[in-house]
Amino acid sequence: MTPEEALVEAEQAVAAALRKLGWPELPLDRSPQHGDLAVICFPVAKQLRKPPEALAKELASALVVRGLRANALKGYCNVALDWRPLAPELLVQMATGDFGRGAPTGHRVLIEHTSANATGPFHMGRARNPVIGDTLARLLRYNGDEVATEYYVNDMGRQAATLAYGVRHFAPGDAEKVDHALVECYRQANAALESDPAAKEAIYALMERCEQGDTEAVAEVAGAAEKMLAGMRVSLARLGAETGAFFHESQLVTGGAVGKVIEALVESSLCGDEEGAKYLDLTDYGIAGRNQKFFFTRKSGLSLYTTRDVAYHLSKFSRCDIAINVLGEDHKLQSQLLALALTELDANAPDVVFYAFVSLPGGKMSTRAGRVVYLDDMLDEAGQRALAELEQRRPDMAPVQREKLAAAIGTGALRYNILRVQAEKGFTFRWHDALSFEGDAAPFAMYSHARCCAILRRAKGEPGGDPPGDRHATEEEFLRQLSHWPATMVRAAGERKVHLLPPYAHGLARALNGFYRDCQVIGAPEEGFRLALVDATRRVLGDVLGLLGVVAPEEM
RNA sequence: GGGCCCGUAGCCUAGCUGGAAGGGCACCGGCCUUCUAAGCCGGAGACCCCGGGUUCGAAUCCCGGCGGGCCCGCCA
Repeated sequence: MTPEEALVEAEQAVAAALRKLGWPELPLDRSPQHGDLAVICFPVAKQLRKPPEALAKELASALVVRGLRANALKGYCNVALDWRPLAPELLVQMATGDFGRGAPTGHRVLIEHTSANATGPFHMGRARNPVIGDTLARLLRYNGDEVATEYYVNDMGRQAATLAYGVRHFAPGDAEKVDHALVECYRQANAALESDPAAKEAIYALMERCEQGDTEAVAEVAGAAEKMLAGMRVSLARLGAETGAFFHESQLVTGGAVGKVIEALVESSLCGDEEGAKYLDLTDYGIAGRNQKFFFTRKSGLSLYTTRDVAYHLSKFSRCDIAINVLGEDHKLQSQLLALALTELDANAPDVVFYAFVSLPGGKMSTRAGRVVYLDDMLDEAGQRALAELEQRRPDMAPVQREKLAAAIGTGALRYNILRVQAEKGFTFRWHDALSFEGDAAPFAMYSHARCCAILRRAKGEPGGDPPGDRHATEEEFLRQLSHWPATMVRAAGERKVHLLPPYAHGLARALNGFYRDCQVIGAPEEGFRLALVDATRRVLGDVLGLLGVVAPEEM
């Protein structure tokens, strides 16, 4: 019997007991504070003219008679499963390595994430995107979906043209990494754009040539973007969050896809015209005030960013069943309009995971004001602090191994800290919090994984064997935690809430550490059983860390 | 001005399809002669932004405020 089946059985027993008592049905809490199931006795108190506490007690007695472990507490009747008969099957399942992993769903999912404009190195504000996107991709893949990831490269439009102009006319900075060097070109071009009319004209001319599909202009702009992107990709690779494919905006224009979108949209009954500029009239779609006109061409007839985005999504849906975009909250309106336009073309609309911005204690991050924390610097700093820790704790470790581990710990800590906060909640970046290596942080889960490995490495016996008759209380809590993994994963994947993962890792690591304290494994009479428990934890913890994009080390 | 999101201990954060306020940092006290102390145990700390409403019951749902973020271009 599985824990789920045992729970269903317990629920049936509760229902039977209620019938026998002559009470109406009562609400249940399936993730209660105590035990595995709680019956909430408040609703019938008035009807039965008894305080909830007394009702809970009465019900508990009735359940105990039926052979369940039930306890009345403050108007709740808590029921705990007997994990003894459940443990062997659960451990066998977990030993297969597929515990929690979903069966293939047959869904082709395309996740677009990051897609940062190639204007400079990633800063911490932008870093939220690849981390969430990458973990979402790993999670859905684990869930059984067929997942591809894509980075939409913006090589059309003003910013891209500005960079190209900068690369052509200004000298890069002397930073070693190409994106950090090239951002200097972009800064100067931006300044020129504001102060020098000739520069402005050149940049806009370049942009327009691109939009017309001029291959030479496109090549120049795309080439500049590509150079910048090379540096940015190094950062993503370091983060362990590089996308599978890069889709260039320019190919939508040169390949004719945008033209087709414009033709189709013009046919819409909602299409309006303002001095030659075409728009969709969205008055009836509940869009607020001024945004009711969704322009898809300029009066010159050329496309706009949003038009190209429509074309991009049409392309996406020719390759997938479900498209998911990871976007900053500043794209909310834009995304809504895109969805409406796609609906107007009888196409699917993407699902979107929005995340709020990361700010600094002084306010927003601003490249121009020089108030930024670069991802690369953050990664360096995190790695260095981890290395300092390791040098102190593990002087015995080979330096090469130490450095590799330190980098993994630094990156892991960063990813974990980003992931543990709900996407839609903004947060303020603080070095101290971001580099925390204690408590609810990646190193704790990593360390717990390493502990499992250490025990398994040192043990002479094999995992397995019958569970002992008496189970330590912490062992039970441990089994309970372990058994919740599949449901946690399914919920996180279904609701696309990656922030549900870190608390699970933390809870499991805590359960392991409690067990570690109370239960000697090696040399104990129940060694085989306990080794199986430890091995199962090693696997599950390893899986969760894998989804978070955090290395699960064998020693630490 | 309008739209969307957020508001939980000194700080960060979970819980938000209503049911017992979780965790972490920082703070105080204890634990390295047994499998790694990035750990464990104990303590203290919360008008769940404010005001109403619905309900046996509201951090959670509804209405109205306040505070913060984001957005409102024939830019991207």
